Amino acid sequence: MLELKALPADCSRRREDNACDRCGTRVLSVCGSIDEADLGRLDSLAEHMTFAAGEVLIREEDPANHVFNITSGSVRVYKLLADGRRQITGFLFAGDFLGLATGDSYVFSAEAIEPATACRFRKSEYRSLIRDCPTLETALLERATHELVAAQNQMLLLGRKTALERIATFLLELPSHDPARSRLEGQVHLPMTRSEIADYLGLTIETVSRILTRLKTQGVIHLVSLSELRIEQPGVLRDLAEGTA
Amino acid sequence: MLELKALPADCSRRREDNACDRCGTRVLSVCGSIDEADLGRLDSLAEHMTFAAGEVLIREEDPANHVFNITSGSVRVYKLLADGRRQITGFLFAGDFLGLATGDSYVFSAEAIEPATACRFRKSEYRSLIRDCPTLETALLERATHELVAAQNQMLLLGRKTALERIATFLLELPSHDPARSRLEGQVHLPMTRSEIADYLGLTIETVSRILTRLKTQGVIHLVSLSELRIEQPGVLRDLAEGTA
DNA sequence: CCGGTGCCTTGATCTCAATCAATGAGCCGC
DNA sequence: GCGGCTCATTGATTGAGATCAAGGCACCGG
Repeated sequence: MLELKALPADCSRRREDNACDRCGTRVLSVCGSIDEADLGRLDSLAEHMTFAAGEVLIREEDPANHVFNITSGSVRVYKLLADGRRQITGFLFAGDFLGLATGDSYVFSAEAIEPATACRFRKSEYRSLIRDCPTLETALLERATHELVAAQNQMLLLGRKTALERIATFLLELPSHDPARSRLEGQVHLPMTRSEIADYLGLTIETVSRILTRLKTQGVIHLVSLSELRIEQPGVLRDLAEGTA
Repeated sequence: MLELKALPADCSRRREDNACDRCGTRVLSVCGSIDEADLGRLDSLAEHMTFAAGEVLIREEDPANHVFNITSGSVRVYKLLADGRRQITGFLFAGDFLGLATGDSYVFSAEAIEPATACRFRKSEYRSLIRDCPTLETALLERATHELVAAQNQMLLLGRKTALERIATFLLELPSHDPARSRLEGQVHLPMTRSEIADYLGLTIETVSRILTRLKTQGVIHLVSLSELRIEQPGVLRDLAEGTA
């Protein structure tokens, strides 16, 4: 808050002279909906943070005091059962918003899966920003709607698709969520481990591994490295994803 | 829009003299966030509809021209795979909002599972109402957030819980979504068939039936009728739901 | 009263993915 | 260069829930 109050004294600097103005991910995120005039305020509220792989952004049951905008890297969002079973509910990349919660506490956890950066905002302050900036609320509702659609697709996947269909669906959808990654013609980057893929798709490590090998053997995909693969036959993969094959 | 402009001429009638004002479900729904002064406008935009069991509110891939507020009865929301496999993504009851979509078309279907009523709004008109009524947008965002949390819980259920845990979770959560149903101490009303429960929980009819029988045999629940059951041992059911048992 | 239909229950068997168990491959610090 | 990690792959076996199959029960129209 102190930095915030110090700002007006600093108004000699040019309007563009704040991080939000220069932020390359702004166009990808809800921040893109904010009036240029309000960017200074946004910037003054933002706390720029960097996270090493494995570091925690949000811990389930902690008081929900912040919201985040991911600016680089990737993040896993997940829930746990008492005995340690994990369901990853989503992967987040540059431009994604994180932190919507219903009650006073978070009901999920979030951790970096590779080095990541994010802007953190105090929820109370962000809320007042929303109040003054209706386009931001509209953008948030749009995001939430998008996520809801994605969640419904994931429920269909988890409830009704076979292991093969799940992997195929995953491989096809991943690139579209990761805008930062240069999408070289069918090349897919997997920043997450097999274990994370498994926990996202409701499978085990072994099944994920087996099915990737099967797809490789059949020439549908090519494993460039553990974390990099090329889709050789997108059509076949699409058919597999929908169970049409 | 014409009806809208016609309203002022009609101001001789008392303010309360519209269906929205008298609507008992308003307090449950997003309509509760609308200023009393705007209720007349809301009412003029609303198309009151009734649906018989099985009737369609929304068909996947149809142009997304409307949004709905459920005012009574219950509704299933679902997605299908090409070969007919169905995943029910949610059950809706009085007060629930329906119709948020990302693109120009719906990406899910919705049907009444018992006689139901709903208010339907043209999306374009509803959007302009939102523009003039920021509290409505806030309420929608809150709803969407709630649904997102519910969706994450359902992903955990579908991806990682056993059949027994799924059923236990379902039985505990159902009453809280169905506010219209008088919640007689642990009594749960099941407006949906076994097949719908199965498609919601990612199971088969047979498994649902078997597990309900098992819970009945163990004295955890009592089946008053096919669509009415009493939870005899809520504590046991809670443990089962979390896998703590 | 009776046959038909739809939904539910129960039993027998099967199967897909989980589990258990090695082994292999890459990476790091020393 | 070499143990000692972590993570991925591959194989053998098991098991939870799906599938297949056979009634049971309630409701409805004639």
